[in-house]
Amino acid sequence: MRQSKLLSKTRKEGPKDEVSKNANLLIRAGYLSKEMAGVYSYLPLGLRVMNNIESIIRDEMNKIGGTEMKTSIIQNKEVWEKSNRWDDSVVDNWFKTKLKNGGEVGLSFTNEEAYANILRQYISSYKDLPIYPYDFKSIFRNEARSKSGILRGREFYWKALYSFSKDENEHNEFYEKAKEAYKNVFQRAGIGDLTHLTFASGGSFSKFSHEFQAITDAGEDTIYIDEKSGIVVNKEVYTEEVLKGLGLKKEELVEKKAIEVGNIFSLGTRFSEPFDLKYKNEKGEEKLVIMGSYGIGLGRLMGTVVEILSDDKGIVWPVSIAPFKVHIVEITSSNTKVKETAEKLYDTLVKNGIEVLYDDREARAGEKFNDSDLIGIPMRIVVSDKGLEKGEFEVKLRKDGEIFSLKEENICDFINEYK
RNA sequence: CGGGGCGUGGUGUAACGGUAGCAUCCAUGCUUUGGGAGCAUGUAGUCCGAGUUCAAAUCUCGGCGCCCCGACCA
Repeated sequence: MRQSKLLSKTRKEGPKDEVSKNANLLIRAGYLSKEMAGVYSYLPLGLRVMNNIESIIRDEMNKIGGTEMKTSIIQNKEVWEKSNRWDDSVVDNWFKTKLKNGGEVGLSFTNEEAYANILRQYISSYKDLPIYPYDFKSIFRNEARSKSGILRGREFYWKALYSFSKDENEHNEFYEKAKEAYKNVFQRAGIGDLTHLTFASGGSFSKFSHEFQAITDAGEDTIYIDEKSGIVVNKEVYTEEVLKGLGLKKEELVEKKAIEVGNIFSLGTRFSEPFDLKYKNEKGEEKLVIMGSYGIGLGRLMGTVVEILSDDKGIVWPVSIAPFKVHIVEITSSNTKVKETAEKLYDTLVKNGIEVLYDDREARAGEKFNDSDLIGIPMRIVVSDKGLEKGEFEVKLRKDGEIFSLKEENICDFINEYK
């Protein structure tokens, strides 16, 4: 991609209406455009990061047997009345609207009802189970107060998977697999070392749910870590009884702020009951399906990575989700050879399947370097008079500033080996 | 939803009730060209609506919007 055609522009100063680091940097670097409080549009750079995150999650969900589909955003009132979650006194952050003919509809704020309702048509025998449908979709929540940039928006993009199992054992087996898949997602997204499986409140059908909490001061949640055992509990279940049950001692716990980047929980028959979601077992007996729910907010994950991995110059993307792997920065020169060389390098990288952003703009070196640092692409290759004289390309890593001088014939291998 | 702060060119900021200024961005020209260059010229602004006043960016009231703390987060 040529930077001149990217539809993106950096700013010297952050927007005054954003305090959070994630939104501030993402807007300044040209990833996002703010629509209103809690509502953001994703510019080409931002979309590329989201797509990369989506690919990682899709891969991990497919590995544990997930089957991707897409549920509608517009939701039927009658369906939600079955589970008693339509009324505003029960769920106060609905976005609701009216049809021309007078009917009332809501915009999805979660997916349990949609899935339970659909699956009822497709589950009738034990042979139909277990099944693990999921989707990526936009979710709408009419938050009284959106905050922290893209960490808590009124519209956000998430992945939600629901498990439909024959019994508790089958459910628990999958639940454990989902934990591993989630760990893989956060590891691959670059925040694995700081993200902890955390005990959290489980609602009415299980003692606990599990959250994946990424440690950062920008977090809204408070968690307590037992460094010996690796057990982590959310403040919401930080009680004498729970600590005792988990074998934890209060004085050994460390308090941290963290962002909830994922949440998995057992639903039992909370939804299969009202939707009459049953199957016949081998003996012909009718049984209720056991459900589980597994969510990840993609925008929140993106924002969390920015909060954790940025430095004073800008964003530092991990290779796995960076919008591009390589940033070619051509230092504008009167020597036409520089442009020719940069163009040729760009073609070579594109032909080799390397995701590359080429700064082909006419601008001064300082401006281009600063933009490059701000945007945060993992590898930068500078093409300039200076480099031409040496017959080598200068490759600089965004992460630690390490510099390599490489001959043209070695450059693709070097890039491909960098993870 | 309770509390606090704030709305001025695209962006960031000034202006005692009395000529809306600076920087940046953008456009044009010349000079520059490895860490946000210099000079010149130009375009562009007081959130909306009432009120007070000879006069309102400034004071009053209402509305809308934004940020932060708290509550909430299925």
